[in-house]
Amino acid sequence: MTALPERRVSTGERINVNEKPGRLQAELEQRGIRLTRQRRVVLQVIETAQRHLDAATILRRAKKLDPGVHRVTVYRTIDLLKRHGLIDELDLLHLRGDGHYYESHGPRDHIHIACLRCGKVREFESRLFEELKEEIERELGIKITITRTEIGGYCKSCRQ
Amino acid sequence: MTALPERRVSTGERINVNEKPGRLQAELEQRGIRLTRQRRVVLQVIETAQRHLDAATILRRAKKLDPGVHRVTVYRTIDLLKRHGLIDELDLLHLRGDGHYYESHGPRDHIHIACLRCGKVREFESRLFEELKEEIERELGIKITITRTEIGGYCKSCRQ
DNA sequence: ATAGATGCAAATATTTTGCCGCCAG
DNA sequence: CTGGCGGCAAAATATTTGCATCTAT
Repeated sequence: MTALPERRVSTGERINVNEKPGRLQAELEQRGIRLTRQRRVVLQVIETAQRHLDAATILRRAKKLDPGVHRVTVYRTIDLLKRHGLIDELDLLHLRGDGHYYESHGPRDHIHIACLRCGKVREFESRLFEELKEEIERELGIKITITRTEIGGYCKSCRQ
Repeated sequence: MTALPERRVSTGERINVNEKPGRLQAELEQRGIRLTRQRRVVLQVIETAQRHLDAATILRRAKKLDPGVHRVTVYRTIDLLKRHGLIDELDLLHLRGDGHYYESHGPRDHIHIACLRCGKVREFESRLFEELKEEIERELGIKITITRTEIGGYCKSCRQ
């Protein structure tokens, strides 16, 4: 039989288990990318977030730390991090609008599960998901580099 | 042990296996929703598409069938279909920009797998994915109603 | 007849670009 | 010093809304 699936469930807001502080900054440094005052601030905001942030929220928080951070710089930094595979982009099924949400890409893939009523987003890791990815690589002859899984439904409290 | 996984792979452009012609229209009729000339055209475009269409493409094709269809009507019809769970909304990992893509929601969930280089999108069904959903429902006590899984990687030909 | 749809124009939301002066390395 | 970066304004893209008019049922 299959071994017991490894699971980790985070309830409510995003729990930032994967983050060593300064990880994003270290990654960029290592790649020889220039670290400006503004970039450090944006990285810090993303790393310390307890939930998934959109660009506007990242900007607001960054400005609180350093009023000189410009909206365009936030977008450009997000783009930089995406290009380097250091953050993931989510839509959370457009529950909160048409924008995008970001989270620093931890060591393991996870699935996002949102309640369509209360909007709570939970994260879930599963051995089955890893097996599914392996199956896809095998069957389609593809090398997977990104995954984005968003699931919507109604949580226990919202069905009562 | 588990039975052999059922699989269906569609290569290249979207293969429209699930569609009985007029299914969307029949579904709306059954729900007592008014069927206007414009709506019929938009429904037909979505149903007969061989690939995932964005709003602009739906509009272009609808206008070819009936020049009187307005962009706003396309958006409103998409919204209607989404609210009734008759179509799914995808981003295809933003490979083609920040817009959304639509496909009529067939009887079974499937996974979208896009090549990050050539942009080809394939669809994949798997028993493992069904098991994963069951696991999530069991573990998180949630009733799943929507899923969106988008996977990116490099296909065989693009790695050569 | 009438609730609900459409068309149009304008608003909104989100993200991107061109250009120029500035600063991290 | 200098090439990449940030600020600013403006453009581009994508979608939504208010309102008057029309139409499917």
